[in-house]
Amino acid sequence: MKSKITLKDIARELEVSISTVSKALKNSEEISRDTKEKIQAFAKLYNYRPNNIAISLKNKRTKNIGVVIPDIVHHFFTTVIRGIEKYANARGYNVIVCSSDESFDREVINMEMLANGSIDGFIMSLSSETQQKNDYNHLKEVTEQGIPVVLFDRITNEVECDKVIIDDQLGAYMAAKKMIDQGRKKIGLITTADYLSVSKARTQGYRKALVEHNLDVDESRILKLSSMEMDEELIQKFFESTDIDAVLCVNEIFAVYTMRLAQKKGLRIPEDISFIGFTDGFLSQYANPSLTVIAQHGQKMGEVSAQMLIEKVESEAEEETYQTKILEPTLVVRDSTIN
Amino acid sequence: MKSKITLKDIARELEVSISTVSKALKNSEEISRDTKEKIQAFAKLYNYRPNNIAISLKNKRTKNIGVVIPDIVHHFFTTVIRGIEKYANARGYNVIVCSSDESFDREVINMEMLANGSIDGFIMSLSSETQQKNDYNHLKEVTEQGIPVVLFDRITNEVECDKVIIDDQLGAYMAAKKMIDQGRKKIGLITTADYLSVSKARTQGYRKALVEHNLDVDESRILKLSSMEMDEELIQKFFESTDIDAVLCVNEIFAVYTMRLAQKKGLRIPEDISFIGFTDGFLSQYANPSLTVIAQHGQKMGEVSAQMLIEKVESEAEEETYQTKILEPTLVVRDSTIN
DNA sequence: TTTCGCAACGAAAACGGTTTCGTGTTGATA
DNA sequence: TATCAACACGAAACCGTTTTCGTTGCGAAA
Repeated sequence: MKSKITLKDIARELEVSISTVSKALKNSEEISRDTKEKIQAFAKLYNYRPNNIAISLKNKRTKNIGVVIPDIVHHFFTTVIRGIEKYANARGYNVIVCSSDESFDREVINMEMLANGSIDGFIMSLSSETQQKNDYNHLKEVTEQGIPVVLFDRITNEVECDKVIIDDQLGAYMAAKKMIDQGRKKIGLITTADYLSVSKARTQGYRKALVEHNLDVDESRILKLSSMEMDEELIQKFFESTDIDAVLCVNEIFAVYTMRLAQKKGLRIPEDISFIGFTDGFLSQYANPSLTVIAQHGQKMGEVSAQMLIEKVESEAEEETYQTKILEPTLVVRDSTIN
Repeated sequence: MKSKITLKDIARELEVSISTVSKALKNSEEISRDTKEKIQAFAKLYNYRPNNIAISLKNKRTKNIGVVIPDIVHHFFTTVIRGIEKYANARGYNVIVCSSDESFDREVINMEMLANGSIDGFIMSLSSETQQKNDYNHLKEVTEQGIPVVLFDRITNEVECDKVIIDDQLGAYMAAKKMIDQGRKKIGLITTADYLSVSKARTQGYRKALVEHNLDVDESRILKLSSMEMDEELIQKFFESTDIDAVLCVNEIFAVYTMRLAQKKGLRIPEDISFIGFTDGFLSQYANPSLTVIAQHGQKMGEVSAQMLIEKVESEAEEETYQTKILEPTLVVRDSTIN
């Protein structure tokens, strides 16, 4: 077991000082050709690599990005991580991933763990519990310490920082309009509680589309499920108690699940009823019929977030200007709607 | 912007030495009650937290685990990460995630980035390119430096380290046996190239089950797709050219996709043809019909991996004993097979 | 011969902690 | 009164770098 070699080791072995070694390896002008060559050769031979931790301590830069998300087993979030990772790695940054598991406490704990020097900045999406409690002191504390934060997707106006979202309202509007244009008049919505920023925006888009097209919004056609869990019975009931010819769902699981229910009732998709969901994941692609969705472009979102964060991290300026980037959603038409 | 407070700050403010502050905050017996209380109160007031980097440098322990996986947008791997994270966080460790994107080079680069002090150990699953090249020098170098490694799922015998897998052969055997027991005699297999350790083992299990039940293995019923990508045409051809009444797939995407093809051909599932896949993910649960699968217990695998790694990291002993843990797969029966 | 400048290198501080090993002060003991 | 332990604290080394600021030695200029 050959342990890692340090500057000190090289210095001792070559009978020079540590500073000389350090400078030689950086090709400093201060050091003579001979000495540099000797040191560089030795370092190469023994495969010297500077210790990241020591460098971090010295520069007060870790080259680590902390990512805190509600759930890692979730297609949208993993695509965001992929985007973050892609951009960050190319810039020499590593990504530390923590999942809050939709819990406020775990979100706070994770941030505290990372905020004590482990990372240069945060990229995060709020847990549902946090959005429900509406308590953002952990975020404020971090930003007050000068640690940059980028919020994506599930954001809040309560904290000043950079933000990246898609235009959720527009997405829902596009979806609803698509169905209206195809002659649907009784459009249902399956969503989650309103405290989730994205669900709220999507509901607004849905309402807007209906109103603009002179359809009245029948509240009985809106089903609010708590959190992201499936409540089979509720959906079943909703589906039987109301008369609809199209359904917009705020995620793909709701959509795929409800499609199955519809099929069991003997309804043909998309002839009798059409479906549109959010999130362009595996489920939508491989569902039967495949699901028309509003794509949220998770990877792009991750890349943009990482870019904004790294810019802040690397900028010396103490500017207190924050921006919110709004990405355009896209309608991906598949077989759950008429073509 | 209130910057982080350090021991030195406290010492200066309270006119004691840094050592006294350090000891007081650790509740050392050496320090008098009065002084301790004063220091602790002050630290609490200013919300002092020790700097992780400084501690890492001192103890040569980062409390970070490096996870290198082939793909992060993949249900199985994300469940493994969830397991790792759960166990690791409970023990005060953070998880740095890097995806190799199935590329040998990226795997090497990621490991080199992390191996210079950023992490205490690796948990990883080999990229397909690495398994194909059969080159494991980057792993060997790391282990020779005394950095513990745990391999999971996609492993190799070429490197000595702890390993965690499920019994893939048994899983495939169970699946094939299930279909045989239900009277199926013409069982197909859709898999990937053999250089992937898991596919190889699953193919063996499939063969074993057939042979043991006096069915001959018809090679034309085995379809090998390159990598994890879907080749629509190939599946279509395969499906039309061979006569089968059951299909075993090495992942859920292959299975769900092929199910759709079967349905388009007018076959009823599971009456005419039955399906079993690997990986108990969303796709299997929400497919129509829902897919019977061999569950790989990703989360458990992650927890076990993390446990093994952390034990190695925290054990002083230089024992060179490595173990391979083999988890039992489970058959999850759903609607794509007869009950 | 003295002085100056420059090339080439080393000493030391700093990053923020932990820890070992003093050291000065006290009160009790012989 | 001299001795000694116990107590309470501080100095300094150390982890592995980077970087500033000397400090040499030498050749050239005066």
